[in-house]
Amino acid sequence: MDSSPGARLATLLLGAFDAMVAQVVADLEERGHPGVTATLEFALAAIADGAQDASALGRRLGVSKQAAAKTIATLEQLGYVHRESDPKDARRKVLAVTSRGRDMTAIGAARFDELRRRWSDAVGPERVAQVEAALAVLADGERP
Amino acid sequence: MDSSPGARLATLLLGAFDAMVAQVVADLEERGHPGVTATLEFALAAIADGAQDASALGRRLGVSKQAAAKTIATLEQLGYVHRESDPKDARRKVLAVTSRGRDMTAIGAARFDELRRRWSDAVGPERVAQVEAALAVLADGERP
DNA sequence: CTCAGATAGACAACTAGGTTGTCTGATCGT
DNA sequence: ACGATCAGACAACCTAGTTGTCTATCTGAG
Repeated sequence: MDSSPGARLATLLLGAFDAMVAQVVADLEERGHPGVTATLEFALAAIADGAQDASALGRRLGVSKQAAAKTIATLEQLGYVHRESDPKDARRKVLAVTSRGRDMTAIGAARFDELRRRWSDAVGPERVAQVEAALAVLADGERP
Repeated sequence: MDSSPGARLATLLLGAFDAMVAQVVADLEERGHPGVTATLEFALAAIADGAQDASALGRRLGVSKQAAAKTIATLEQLGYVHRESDPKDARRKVLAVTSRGRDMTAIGAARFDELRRRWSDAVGPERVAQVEAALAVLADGERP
């Protein structure tokens, strides 16, 4: 028995996240994107969404720019992003998502959305909205 | 804009988990338990809850017994558990939570429960039950 | 116009938390 | 009584992050 309801809630949150990610990663692997991890998928989505260099990506993901640079190096090796020098700022390397990268993020987003939709079918759409609102409160983590 | 509602849900789940854990870890640090991570707290709770050796702990936490053994080594170094040979089975090293360990799990559980209670006050107790039930469905991850 | 300070990125060393594989020794079931 | 299973130790490795240091470049206030 996991006697603390609070700890049980935390376990549930992590379990739900892990279940979603595991299924998305498995689907990506089946559809021609082996070796993609949740970190890589989220990073690529952030790049596609406007994080155009390593520093910006680090800020967006809440990690150091060095960590972001490592993730970018992996994404580049796997052919998901392309880096080129910014003619307007010699310090920057501007990131561009490749067509293979767009394929990967499209599959990832579609699978995440499908999981959410199936879950919505199971628990009811009104519950989904309630859960998401309640989770936002919890994630906000207002300190005493 | 994080345009995929599914990915946004996953981010929300992880964000809620991280917010809870960060506050519990900060509280543990303030109350005389610096250096305690979420992994250590969850492992110690599982040991206290009956996972009496490394293999059992690994099974309980869903990790390899080698990973569990490393966590136990850290817990032992920090004075949270004590290992001794099982007179009935010479292969086993039986785990026992020390009094300092009991102090740590008590603080951790209290803080997790307090966070859940404050959240319950904010969103309403009936929502909490709905969210937990819905999360259990999601975490179950029924495959297509 | 200059120069101090902020910023982008590269490189290195380190940590946490996990993995797989191999090995020894102890126990259990048929 | 012996083969299969199980507990644990040890090693090598991986991912994803950290901090610190360094250089090059850009920017804004005097």
